[in-house]
Amino acid sequence: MRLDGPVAEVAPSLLGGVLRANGVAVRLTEVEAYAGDTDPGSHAFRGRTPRNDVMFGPPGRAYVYFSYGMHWCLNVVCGPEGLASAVLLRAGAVVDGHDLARARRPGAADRDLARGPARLTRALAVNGDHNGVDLLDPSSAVTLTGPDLAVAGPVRTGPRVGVGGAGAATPWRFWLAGDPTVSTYRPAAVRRRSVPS
DNA sequence: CTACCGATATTCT
DNA sequence: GAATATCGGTAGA
Repeated sequence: MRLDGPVAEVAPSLLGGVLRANGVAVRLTEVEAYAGDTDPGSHAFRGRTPRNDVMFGPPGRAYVYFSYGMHWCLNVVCGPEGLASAVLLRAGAVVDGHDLARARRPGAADRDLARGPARLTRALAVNGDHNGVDLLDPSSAVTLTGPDLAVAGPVRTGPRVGVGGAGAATPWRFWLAGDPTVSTYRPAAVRRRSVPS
């Protein structure tokens, strides 16, 4: 597996790969690419902060961040080191540890267990403690292994979820065509203003 | 199935 | 104060 190339090429190459953590494994079906230097949608675009620090480190590390005050999202840092690019792991199909995953996601249908970035981290029990771990080290708590077979299936691309502005024009969301575990598209939401006083 | 909305950390203005 | 790489519950078609 190669993570040091252009992020737009690395991202689709991860589809079909297997992510394993805490007794559950998923086959990746949906990812998004974020380039740190040129991409307004990237957390790293405006520079280094305590939150995005690991994005500036070596490739193969996990970048885990807390979103909307409630959810964890997991990224794979891509190289070369210093570019601060990453691939957001958006969805997958559970291939091992179904009972554990179901216990962590009460009431969810099997295909919904890891259908969405925050659902995926919940099914795998990934949180901020895993920020910065080396996904390529088999002894890590979270590991990522490349697709075993050459091709997992046809790949489709489209706009990224929740990214507005100039970044919306870049079709850097990649998923396996027809896979039922790909998350439903939610356009960048118009949200109601904060509580009126 | 779609549409709306609340919860709320981190960062930017 | 406002925006954001979201989700689950609820309401309605």
